[in-house]
Amino acid sequence: MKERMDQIKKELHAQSYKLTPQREATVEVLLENEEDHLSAEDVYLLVKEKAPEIGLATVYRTLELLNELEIVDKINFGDGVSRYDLRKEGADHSHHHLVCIHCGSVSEIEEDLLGDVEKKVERDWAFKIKDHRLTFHGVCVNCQTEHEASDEAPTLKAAHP
Amino acid sequence: MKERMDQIKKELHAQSYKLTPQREATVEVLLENEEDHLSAEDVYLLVKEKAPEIGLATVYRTLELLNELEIVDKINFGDGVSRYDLRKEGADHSHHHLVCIHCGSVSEIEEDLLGDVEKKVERDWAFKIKDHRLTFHGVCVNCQTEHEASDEAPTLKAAHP
DNA sequence: GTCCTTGCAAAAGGTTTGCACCAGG
DNA sequence: CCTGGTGCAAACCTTTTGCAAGGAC
Repeated sequence: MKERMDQIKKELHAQSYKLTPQREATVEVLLENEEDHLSAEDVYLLVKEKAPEIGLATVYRTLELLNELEIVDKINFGDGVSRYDLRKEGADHSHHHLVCIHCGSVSEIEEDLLGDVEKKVERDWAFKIKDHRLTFHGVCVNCQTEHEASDEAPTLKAAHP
Repeated sequence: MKERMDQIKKELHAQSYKLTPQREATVEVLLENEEDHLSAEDVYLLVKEKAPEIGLATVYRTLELLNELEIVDKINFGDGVSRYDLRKEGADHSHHHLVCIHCGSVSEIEEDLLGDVEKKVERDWAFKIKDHRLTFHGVCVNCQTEHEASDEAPTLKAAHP
């Protein structure tokens, strides 16, 4: 985790940005909640615990910066908020997601499943792919067994009714 | 196009919804701009030409209704607005998209490229897939040749700066 | 009459921006 | 100093909602 922070610090410096305390706290939160697909507001609340004086706007500005540097991916599951997902070390593309339509939980697929598909698209559609977004909507293991389950602890804050 | 409208009318009636003039005008607009990934505002402006008295709220309500009935897919390319994409006749899933990061154009892939991938996900992650969202971000044919091209006529209204 | 649907306006989020201020080279 | 970064509040935009009125059966 420490190494990751150093690496991010370098990437910032390489573009002549500073790793200010606010930015550091934000990155820490992202590192500590790597699996959680936090919204800007979520990040803000968590960062406030480390740096109570931080403003929401700074969090937005930091997340946007990290997104531009391709350190995080801004993703959208159609529930009205943007979520920010730290890229895996060295990954050159966004990973995939499984969104449960019952409990709202989101899990990740780190394995790249699109190698062949991307080759085909580049060949047949003459499109130069830089990145992708792949999300499956369906029913997670838990909700498949507990057929009526909707009282899970969802990773996603609130599935809109 | 006429048949499609009748089919949609039936689907509405099947759920005891009416095809009011406002709803019909909205569906017409979607049919006439099937390739265009319109936002609610876009749809509103176009519908106003046919039915000037319509309100924006009605357009939103109609689009939401059509989305629930799986007649349109609500999609999001990360530019801050939802776009509405008519499903192909009989399709049981959302089709794929190619978004050009230069000119903002969006084109569609109707062929389902995810058959094998979905099998693998259902098997290895025990996730019951109901639908998917797949979008590639990259450079379209036009922008690959005209290297500096950004003055294309974009299908997507405005790529946020 | 009853229920569905609509238009308008207001409200409700989420996100961005303007501006004064602060800190480090 | 000068610049980049920050906090606060206001502004902005998209989307949703409350409510009275209109229409079909």
